[in-house]
Amino acid sequence: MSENVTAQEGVLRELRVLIASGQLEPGQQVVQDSLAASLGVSRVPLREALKVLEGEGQVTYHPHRGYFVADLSVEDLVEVYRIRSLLEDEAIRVGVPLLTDEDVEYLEDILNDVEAAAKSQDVSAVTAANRRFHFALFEASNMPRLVRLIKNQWDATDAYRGVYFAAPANLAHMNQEHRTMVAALKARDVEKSIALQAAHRENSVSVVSQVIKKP
Amino acid sequence: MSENVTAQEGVLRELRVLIASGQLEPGQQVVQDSLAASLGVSRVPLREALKVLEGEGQVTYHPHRGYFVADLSVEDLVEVYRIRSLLEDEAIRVGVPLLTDEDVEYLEDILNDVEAAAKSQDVSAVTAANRRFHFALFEASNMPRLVRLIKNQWDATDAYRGVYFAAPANLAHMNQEHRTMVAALKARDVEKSIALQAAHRENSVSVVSQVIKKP
DNA sequence: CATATGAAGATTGTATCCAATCTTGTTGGG
DNA sequence: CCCAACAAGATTGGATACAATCTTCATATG
Repeated sequence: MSENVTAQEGVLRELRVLIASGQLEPGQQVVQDSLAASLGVSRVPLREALKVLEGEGQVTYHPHRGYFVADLSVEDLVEVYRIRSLLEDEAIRVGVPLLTDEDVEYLEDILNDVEAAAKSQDVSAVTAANRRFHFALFEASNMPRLVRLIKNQWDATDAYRGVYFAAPANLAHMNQEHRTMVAALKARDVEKSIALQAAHRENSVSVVSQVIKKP
Repeated sequence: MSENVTAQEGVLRELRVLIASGQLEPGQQVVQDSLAASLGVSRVPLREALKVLEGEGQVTYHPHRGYFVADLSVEDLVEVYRIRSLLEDEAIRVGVPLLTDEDVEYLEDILNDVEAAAKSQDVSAVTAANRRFHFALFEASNMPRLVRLIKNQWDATDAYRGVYFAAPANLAHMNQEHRTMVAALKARDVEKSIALQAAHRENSVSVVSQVIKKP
């Protein structure tokens, strides 16, 4: 098991979950005293973790007023996805030609995980495995800084993604897209891979934007 | 004058200067006790500022061992500039068609500052004004998240830029490029603007990579 | 009634203190 | 001579305490 070397490391992980799961709602203030208490640490490591999240755009900070869970406007959302497309296209463009046969096998293994999780209706497992799949692909680029930036963009919309994978129709569609993408990867077809990744993003955009417009 | 609302805000600014100016050298450990003392604050705000810089890649962090000023390899450098080109191209592509005549005038005003600073051999003023020029252009895109990412990439290489503007020949060349770029902006010529920005980056790459290879 | 004033409470910002961990140098044995 | 074990010092990690600032709400004032 991945043990935490420091408290702030664990706090950071827990905060991500709280935000992504909506237990900390967008727009809500992060009250340090109570949150630190509920996490069983003091405010010092909590504040350092919040600084990290601020840098990723997951929370905003106002001096002397505190941290607030990021509340994206539709314009923000559009911008995040535009940036994602720039970065992901590049990762794929660089990465696909570098894929070894073992890499492709590994990607297929992950897809099996995704589909197993889908079959057992485990939404959070689907989300996690789906993420592993796409990032395994991005990492083929051997550009760690680029991958980190992509990760930040994904995280920025995590709080909104919510219910996409709950609908079985969406799941089936996604599985089919993934299989098509692996075929493109096997053929080392860069342009088709980019196009399929773009389609995947489009799904995500439409879901998240609906969530944002609701309240 | 821009007063600091919090100590950590000022600490962050000072740290950036220390790193960009090389007073904190790449690879060197940041000893919190002595640095905090020399900045006249306690370790708490210093550590929060360091977390921000870690997120920007300006320093690295190893649990229980501390923070170290980032020491870029040539591969890192190439990656940073590749990311820069992705992001800057997009900012220009979006921004140039949105430029108003007033925006262009403003850009020309900044160029006058650059040239005035160049004439009086004030290297740090040239650096600052040059940065203002390019970011005024990027900001025309109305994509604040994109601009922030570009800013991070610039900062990542600040510690290495060092002496570029010290050579009068480089200065003259840069001024000419800037004027050519303004002409392209006036014509709202997106592709030419992108090409000229790319040329500007190339200069920067070659300078910085020499600095990295030296020691 | 609207608005200004101010005090009490809540919350954040920072300094200080101690514990936990790492680094360095020494010593001992092989 | 080399390397392992260990102790002393240095450095970071985190808890607590208090100061600074903001928010809220009651009260007064025009």
